[in-house]
Amino acid sequence: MTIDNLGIGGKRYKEAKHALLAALAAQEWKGGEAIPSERRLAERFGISIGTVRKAIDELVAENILVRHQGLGTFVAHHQRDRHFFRFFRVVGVGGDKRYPTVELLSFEQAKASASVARLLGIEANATVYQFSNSLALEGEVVMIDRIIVAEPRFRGLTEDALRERPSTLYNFYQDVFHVYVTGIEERLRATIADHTLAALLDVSAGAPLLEIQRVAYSYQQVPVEVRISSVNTAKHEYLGASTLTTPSYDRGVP
Amino acid sequence: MTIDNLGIGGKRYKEAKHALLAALAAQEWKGGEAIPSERRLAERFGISIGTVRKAIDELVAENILVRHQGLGTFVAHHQRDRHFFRFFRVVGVGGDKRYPTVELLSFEQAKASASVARLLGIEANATVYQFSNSLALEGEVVMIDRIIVAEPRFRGLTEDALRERPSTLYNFYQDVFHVYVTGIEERLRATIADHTLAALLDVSAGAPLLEIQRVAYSYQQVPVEVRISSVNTAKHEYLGASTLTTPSYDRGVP
DNA sequence: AAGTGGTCTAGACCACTAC
DNA sequence: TAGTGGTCTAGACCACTTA
Repeated sequence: MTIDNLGIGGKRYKEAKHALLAALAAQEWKGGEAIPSERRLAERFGISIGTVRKAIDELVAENILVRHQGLGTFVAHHQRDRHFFRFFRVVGVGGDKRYPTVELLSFEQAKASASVARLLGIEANATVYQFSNSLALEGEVVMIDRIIVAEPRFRGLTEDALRERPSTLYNFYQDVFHVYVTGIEERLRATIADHTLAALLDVSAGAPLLEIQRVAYSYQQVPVEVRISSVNTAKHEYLGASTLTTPSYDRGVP
Repeated sequence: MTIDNLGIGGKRYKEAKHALLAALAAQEWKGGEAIPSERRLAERFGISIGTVRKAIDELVAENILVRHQGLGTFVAHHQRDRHFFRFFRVVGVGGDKRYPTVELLSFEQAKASASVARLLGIEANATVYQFSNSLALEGEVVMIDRIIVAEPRFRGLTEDALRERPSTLYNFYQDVFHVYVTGIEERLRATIADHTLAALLDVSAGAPLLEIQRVAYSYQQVPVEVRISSVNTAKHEYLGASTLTTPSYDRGVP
C-alpha cells in the first residue's frame, strides 16, 4: 500500500494523515494500542520517515495519537481521567479543579427532534437514547446534564450499564461502543431556572443558570452526542478554553 | 550570534524559538514587519534551516508569526479585523458572526483593586485606566464591557484617543502602545442584571446575563488587560473555543 | 529572474524503554 | 542489546510573489 494518488492537494503527509485517520475509523488499531513504528509506516506508505513524522505530528497535536519515546506511537484514549478536564470545564471560583460525583437521573428511548437530528446528522424522528445526569462538586449539585445519542451508534445501551460504568462517560463510550470523542463545540447562554432545575440544583426558581449546548465529535468530525448542561454558577465558573497557546512545557512546567 | 548555550533542555529549536520571542518582545521587528528569511536565521543562529523551521512552526501555531509563501515570515498583528473573532466570541443564535458597533460610555483614571492588581501583575492601588464600552449587533446593544489596563503600559491613554481609534481595540493597543495581545483566558458565570446594566442593555432588572471575566496576555504571558463583559444572551450566544482541533483546511475549506 | 516559504528525502546521532 | 521516537542536518525540488 503506497500513497501515489497525489491528485488533489498532492501533499504526501496529508495523504498519510488521512490514511491513518481512515485506519483509525476502521478500527485497524483500537484505543490504547500501538500503531506501527515510523519506519514501518514509511515503508508501508512508500514515503520517508520525516514525512511520516509530519503526518503523525498533526494527529498528535489533535490529541488523536500519543507518542512515547522508546515505546511507540499509540491511539489516544480516555484513560484514568487524564484528559477529563479537556471536556469538563466547570471549576470553583478559586479555580480549583475537582472531579464531579455523577448520578443518573433518568434514561429513556425517544425520537430525535428536528434540531437534535440536525446536530447529530441523523433523520428527524430517528431513535435516540436520552438520559440525564446530576453532577456534584464537594457534595453540592452544581450541574444537570441532559444527553442525547443516536441509537444505531450506541445500540444496546441500558440504564444499568450507564449506572454501573466504572469510569467517565467518554471512557465508557470508548470501551463499550468504540466511540472515541476527539473534540467538542459549545455554545453558552444565561437562562433562568425553571421549577424542575431549581429543585435539582437547590436554587430558587428564577435563579440565573449557565446553559451549555454541546456537540461532541469523533474522528473526522462525526457528531456522536448532543448535551445540554445547566450550571449553577453561584460558586463555580466555566473556564473558557483559553486562547493562550504557548504550551506549558515552554514555561518550565513538566 | 550563534546558539550554543545548550545548557538546559539542549534543544536548538527551543533556543531559537526563545531567541525569536525575546527579539519580538524587544521590538527588533514590529507588528506586520517581516523577520529575516529562514536561510538568514539559520546562519545567524548557526543551525540548519530545518531546525529554524521547527522553531517558526511553533510560533506560527501560536499565532505569533505568520508565513506567506514567496513573501516571507511576518510578525502577526491585528489588522483589518482578520483575527477579530478569535477574541470576540458572541454570535447570533443562528451562528452568524457580525462585527459589533462600539460606543465608549465612560473613561477614568483609578486605583487598582486588590483582585485586579493580582490579575494584572501590578501593585494594589497602582494607577490604572478604566473605561467602559457598549457593543451593539444589528442595532441592538447586547454587551457591556468594563475594561482595566495598567497606566505605565498605556501611558497617555485618553478618552479622545479611544473614541477616535480607527479600528478594533486590540489593533489600537498594538499600533499606539505596541502591545500585541496574543491570547486570552476567560471565566463565565450567569448573573442577574442590576439597574444600570438593565438600562444599558434594554432588559428588565433581574434578567439573566452572561458575565465574562477576561484577562488578555501579550508575549511571554504578560497580562495586559482585565475585562468584565455582561452579555444579553436572549438572541446571542457565546461560542466556546472548540476543542475541535482538526484544522479547517483538512476538511476542504480554504 | 531572484528570493521566499513549502515539501520531501535519506540519512545521522541521541534519549528512552524493554528484555 | 534491539527497537522506538526525538532532534538535527544538508541538501533537492516545487510553488509562489515581486520586480
